[in-house]
Amino acid sequence: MPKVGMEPLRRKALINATISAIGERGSLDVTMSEIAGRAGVSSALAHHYFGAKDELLLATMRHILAELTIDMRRALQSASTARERVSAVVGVNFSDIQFQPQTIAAWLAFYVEAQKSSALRRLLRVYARRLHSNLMSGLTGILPKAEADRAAETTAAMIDGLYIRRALKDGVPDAATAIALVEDYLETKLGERRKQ
Amino acid sequence: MPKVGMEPLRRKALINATISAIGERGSLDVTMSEIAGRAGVSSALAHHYFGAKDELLLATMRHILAELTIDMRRALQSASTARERVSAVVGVNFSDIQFQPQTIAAWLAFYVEAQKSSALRRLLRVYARRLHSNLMSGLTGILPKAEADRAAETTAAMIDGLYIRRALKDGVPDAATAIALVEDYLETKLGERRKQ
DNA sequence: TTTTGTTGATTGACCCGTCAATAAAAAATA
DNA sequence: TATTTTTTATTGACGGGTCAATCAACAAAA
Repeated sequence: MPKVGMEPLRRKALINATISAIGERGSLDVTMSEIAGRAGVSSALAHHYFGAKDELLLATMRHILAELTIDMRRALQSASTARERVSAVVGVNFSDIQFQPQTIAAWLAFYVEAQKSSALRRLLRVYARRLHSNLMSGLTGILPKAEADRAAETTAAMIDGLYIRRALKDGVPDAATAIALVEDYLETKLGERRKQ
Repeated sequence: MPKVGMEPLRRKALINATISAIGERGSLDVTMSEIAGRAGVSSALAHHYFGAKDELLLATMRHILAELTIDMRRALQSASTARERVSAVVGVNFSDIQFQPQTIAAWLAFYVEAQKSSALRRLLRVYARRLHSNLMSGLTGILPKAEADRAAETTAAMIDGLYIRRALKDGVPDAATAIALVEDYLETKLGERRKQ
């Protein structure tokens, strides 16, 4: 019973289905049929709206990044000091919405796929740059430029590392522990500076 | 022209071919035919020696881990102080042999696959535990147990994070920079303690 | 009657794993 | 030593299965 205006609904449903399918399987090896099935439509419809599978995956990644960007903006706005900005950025990456097995598995899978797909690689590069600059927006107020750069790089690496470890759920830190580890680093790094 | 005693040679060639194929493609989506082709044999022979594809992949991962274990042991033996032990462990992970695009791509791909394969997950867990205990063998001499544990966890996360960032070769730290970042963390963390 | 939504069926490609067949070396036998 | 037999090495050629993508066809709204 075709009703008009289904396109945006179907697109969203398909993207969500893609995330959950990837999250459950733990890789991008999910069939169009399975994704479509989860979204309650036929695989033909998925092709109708997204063309090829690559584009659906790309749209999904874009969606995840967009969500993260929104959360990030919100978190940064409610931070007043430089130090708070840093914590805000870290916090967002381990927030309930972002630090879920599903989302993380998808992240990891996309990271791997990025080695094949240049389009995906571009997307992740944008994210990486944005993360870096968001971290810098706080760190530059506390450390000299060069050191802030290094601290941002280190923090970003820690976040990625904690993500990957979470994906393997191997004695894995939960969100709170993960935050504590990063904050611990930041405290020793920034505290040290503050005393000088 | 069958010569006897080919089995070990073929096995090794196939494993090396697997690493390079995965490394180039950037994922485990490599066909048995391609692997076999790189090793200069037919796909049937690969099946003959390894059975199913899973087992070849598993054997490959086991091989990578074995190499790393050997390097690790060697590095630890030539370290005398606790502090040196920590640096030795870090250094091995970013040594020329380990920190190569090929090997890293394979690592990453296996990490992802581990979410599907419990056998692979077990292997990675062994590695993770060993890394942790190797780090602890140095850190316990410097920090109290609880803090050493946290520092080991953080260091391990940083290593993983730097690996994943390297895989995307995105303004990526080279080995020297990667080591510098980890050492920087360790210095602030341990230096702080030493002054007290 | 044109646009929008939707699907079942099909095609074409790809790939894992098997198997029968071949051939050289090694071992056993005469 | 000469021969047969067994073991080891190796492959081409499928079979069967999966899956992305297409298409023709149908249904409801505009």
